[in-house]
Amino acid sequence: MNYTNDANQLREFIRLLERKFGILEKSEVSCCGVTFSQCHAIVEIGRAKNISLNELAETLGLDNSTMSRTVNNLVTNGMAEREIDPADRRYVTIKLTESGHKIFEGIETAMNLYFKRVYNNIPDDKKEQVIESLYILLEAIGRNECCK
Amino acid sequence: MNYTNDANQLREFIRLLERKFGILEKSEVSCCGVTFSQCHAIVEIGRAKNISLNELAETLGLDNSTMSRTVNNLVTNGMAEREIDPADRRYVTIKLTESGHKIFEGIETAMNLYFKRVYNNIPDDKKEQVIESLYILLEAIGRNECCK
DNA sequence: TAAAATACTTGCATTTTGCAACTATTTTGT
DNA sequence: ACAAAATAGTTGCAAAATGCAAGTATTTTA
Repeated sequence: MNYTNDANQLREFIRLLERKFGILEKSEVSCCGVTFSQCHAIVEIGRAKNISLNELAETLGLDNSTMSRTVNNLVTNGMAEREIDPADRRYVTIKLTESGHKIFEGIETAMNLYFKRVYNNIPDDKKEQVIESLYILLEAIGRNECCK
Repeated sequence: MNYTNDANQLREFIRLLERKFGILEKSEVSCCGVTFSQCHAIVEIGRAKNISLNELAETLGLDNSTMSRTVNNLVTNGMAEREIDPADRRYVTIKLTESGHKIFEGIETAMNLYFKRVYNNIPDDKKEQVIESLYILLEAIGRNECCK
């Protein structure tokens, strides 16, 4: 087995995956009336129920300043609200408003439907293998990061 | 087997993958002295040897105008050159300069090394399965797109 | 209790992006 | 053959996304 070539194959497939999901994301955003970065933020806030700016920025891999502005847009557009954490007044707790939550649910529904479809397109006898493989891949990536 | 939950698992893993590669891309860009979009363009031009603006934009999923500007930046910085196709003067043939090619090779080397490492982190008896699974996944995604 | 650390925000500059309108060239339909 | 349609690319514009540096406010630490 030629390791280098298989590693290239890995790169190539991941490249294609990235491209597919780039396209998916674009269509996703356009259908929900929110911008790209707003969409990401809404999903993460919605998942966490409430989250600090710091954590949110960390999760999305963005600078705090960028994150702060995106949250600001959400707040301005009535999709999220900020609240100072009484336990530690440096922290801001961010959560979705009702309106924001509806958008969140819309995105979730669409995404879940999409992935359900993709999943069902995988042959039955390969479904488990694909899921397992993604997990293995994530592990392999993680192991790479920790010791570079 | 609960299909919906496994589909969610699929979504979750892909979400994590996307995040990992977002980070990878950021570090990649910062080390090569080119911007994000320039990096993408360089890689695609380098792979194709020469390519039309149209094709390049199509490949990267960008508007022609955006692509034109990015190419413009590359040309201005001496990394690429434009040439009108004599066979059909509407087309512009884009190729890397020597300087651009060096950057391309730098990116390729780094990326190949990265993926080789990741690949080698996959247990031997799972390597083949992971590659196959990615292919299956891509197929499943493709089958989804054609009929929505 | 002063200094350091932390969470967040704002000023600024840059990058990335797409739409619409434009030019230049080639293809098509009559 | 030639006017109309299609195609490839560019540019004006406006908006979104981003990070760094410098700021405020609060809490922790020494």
